[in-house]
Amino acid sequence: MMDDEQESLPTDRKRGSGVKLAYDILRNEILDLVLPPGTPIDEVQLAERLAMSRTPIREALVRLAAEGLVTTLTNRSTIVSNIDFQNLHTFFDAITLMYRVTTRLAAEYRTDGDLALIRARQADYVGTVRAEDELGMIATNRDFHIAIAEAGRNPYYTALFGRLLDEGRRIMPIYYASYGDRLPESVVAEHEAMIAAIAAGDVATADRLATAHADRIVKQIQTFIARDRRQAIDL
Amino acid sequence: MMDDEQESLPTDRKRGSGVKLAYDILRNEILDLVLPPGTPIDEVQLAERLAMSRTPIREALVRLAAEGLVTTLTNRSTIVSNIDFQNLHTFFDAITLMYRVTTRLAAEYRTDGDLALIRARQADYVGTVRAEDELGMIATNRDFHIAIAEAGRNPYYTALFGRLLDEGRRIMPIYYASYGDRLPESVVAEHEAMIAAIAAGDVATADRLATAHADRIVKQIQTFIARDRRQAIDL
DNA sequence: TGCATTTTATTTGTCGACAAGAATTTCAGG
DNA sequence: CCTGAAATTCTTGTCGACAAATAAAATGCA
Repeated sequence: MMDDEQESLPTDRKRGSGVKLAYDILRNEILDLVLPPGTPIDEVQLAERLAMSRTPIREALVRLAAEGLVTTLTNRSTIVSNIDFQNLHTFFDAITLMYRVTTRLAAEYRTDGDLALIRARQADYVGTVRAEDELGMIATNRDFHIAIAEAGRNPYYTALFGRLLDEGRRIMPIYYASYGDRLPESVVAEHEAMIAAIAAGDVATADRLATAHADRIVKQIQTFIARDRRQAIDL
Repeated sequence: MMDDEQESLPTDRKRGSGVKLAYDILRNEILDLVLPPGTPIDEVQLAERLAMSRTPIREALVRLAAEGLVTTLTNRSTIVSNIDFQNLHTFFDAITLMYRVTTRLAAEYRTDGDLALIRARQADYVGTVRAEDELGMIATNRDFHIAIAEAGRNPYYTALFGRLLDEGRRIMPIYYASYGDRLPESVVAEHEAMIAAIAAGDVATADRLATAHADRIVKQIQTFIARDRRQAIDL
């Protein structure tokens, strides 16, 4: 079913590229909800779709499982991991903390090169906002905050933050829907303020802005979830 | 070379146990420094040592690579990841933060069952301290703090904390050596104080104790590293 | 003898195949 | 028509083998 897509499958791949290809494709399809949570992943089907053996697909699945994006049921199918809406607050708690510490550290350790990269990422974000490209916004927003995190130079925070932002990609569609498909121009201004604080090396202000930024996003999502739940009950 | 070890290799394994076996063995050997950083890992050698095919070993290596314990050089050997002594402060920064947030959350959300488990882990830790079992101390200390983290009920923090404590297992031998092989009885008292704060639900005290706990460990390691570095220069 | 190049050898990445375990279907009995 | 057991299909976990890429050794040349 629905196998008439043109993947532009390059019949001859370089030696070590198989796993990366499978990993990237699967990862993007999971994060963009092309593969919704709970979807079973058939190895042989994927193998013939990507025109490769089951081995590299298996390796990609192991990596995705290590990141928590898929869940491996032993001797049974591996499925796309579910979003735990019950314990979503733990996600909000963690991502808020990462917003804070990465922005703080960026204000402390950023170089001029870091600043240039952050500003470039912000420009990309503004571009996608202007174009009203929702998926692009999510991606460029992620890149913006990862650029800040890398300026902070703590790979542990950067890695966790990256995974949390990726996990957020599966929730963000809800977030943007909560604006009624109107895109948040205020985020652009908040980003600009964060850049200014980082450039000035003002750790306290950077922390405060990051906290507010995270709080606003979290509250927005939470209100939508509450609204959605009530609708479900009202039925 | 040195292949005359008795591993008690069970000639017949259950179906899905191969990867887990290889993963656990490799992981422990890496964390206990039986395989020092930089050691190349030969897949075929490991395969015949564990009496299995290369496939499950490969899968275990991918998992370890995802955790950062091994580094895969494409088309070349995968080696045990190096400890980056240059940027060790990022490790200290992150683990201090995790000490704090997990202990805070435990004070907030712990149940009576969590408390019982934490106290049991502390008893285990005391036992290894009394026995002067260094490797046991490191393991039971890890379990103690992970029990606290799980009482805090944030899987993101628990996962990162676990990985940081594991990474610490490769640095802790330095830490204990800095006492001149005398074991720190004071840690036991600090643990008891943390348990009391968690039991009382006193978030502020829990935070303060965790911070002090982390700071003391970090400072101890840092002084030893500085001393060691000076020795190297003095030669 | 020292350096560059070819040849050999080692190790990884990928493949197809086979068997074990689980899910599904078939079939018998009530 | 329904229920439960046996058989079948399907999917995964593991294996041995082969080819590409790299490292090591050998050879030729100055």
